[in-house]
Amino acid sequence: MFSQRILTGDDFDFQTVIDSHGWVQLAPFAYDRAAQRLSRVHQLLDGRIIHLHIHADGNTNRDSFLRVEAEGDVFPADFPEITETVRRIMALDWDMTGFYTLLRDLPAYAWVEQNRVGRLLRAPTVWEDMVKTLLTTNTTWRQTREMVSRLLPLGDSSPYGDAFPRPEQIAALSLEDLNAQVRAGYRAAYLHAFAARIASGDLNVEGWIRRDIDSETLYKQIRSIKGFGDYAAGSIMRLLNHHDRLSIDSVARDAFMKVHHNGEKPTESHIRAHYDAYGQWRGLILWMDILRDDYRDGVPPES
DNA sequence: TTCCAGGGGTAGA
DNA sequence: TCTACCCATGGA
Repeated sequence: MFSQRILTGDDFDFQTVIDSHGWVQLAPFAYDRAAQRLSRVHQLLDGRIIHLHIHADGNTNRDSFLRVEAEGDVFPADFPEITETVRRIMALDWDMTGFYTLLRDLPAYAWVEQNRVGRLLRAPTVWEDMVKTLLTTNTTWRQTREMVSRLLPLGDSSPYGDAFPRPEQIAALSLEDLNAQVRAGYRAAYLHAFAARIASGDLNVEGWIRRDIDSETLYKQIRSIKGFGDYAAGSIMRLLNHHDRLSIDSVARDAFMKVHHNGEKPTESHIRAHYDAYGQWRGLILWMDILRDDYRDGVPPES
């Protein structure tokens, strides 16, 4: 059994990352809330499938740690890859300083830094984050979970479960077979075309993890992919640690209505105008308005 | 039956 | 840039 400790910064909190959005509910993630343990059927770059487990591992003074365990054929040579994967899943490399500094002038958001909220749970690959985001569009969260679950048998299987399918595995299917399996409706064509572009080498989304891409260029590239409109592109930007775009969906509209608009339905231009003042952090501030109720009275979220 | 969900593409103005 | 209309799917 692989077991390793990873040092986190003092502004990191395991549970708030878990509860940062719905990804924890999507396969191949699984979360044991009682044990506070995040698990994942994970495929290494060379194709081996392991079972990853991540949980908080206590604090010493200011430092806190994650404990990472892995079942399967894991060797010391795999440690760097696994560590890098965990750092990406937990957004450990995000620098939250600028965000928290901005919020210190906004008392209504004091709860954010107090609870060390802001980092977002991510899949190990941009590909997986984008597929899941595509499957949130114009559908219910329940159906998103079901579509993602039906996607998994298209990936490689293992004793621990199925790994998330790779682009070439999706692209190799006919559109008919893909949709018969996933029942993604009209989204299946977008998914298939997206997978095919990656598999052919036409598109390299994993390169977007690099921080040196300017937001404007990145946004245009995401928006150029069919199926990814303003909402989806804004969500992907957020997961890539670019927060100068808003992702406005029914959840965001509902939160804005309650928090800033006296319970009245806002127009999109109202929403955009409100968050303009927050510049490069506007997208994450909007997300905080969605999470706000979870941290009322300092009680951690239930689901 | 109609509406709508963590919307988006397209044609036509 | 803005608007109507269409798009599978499944629950309410």
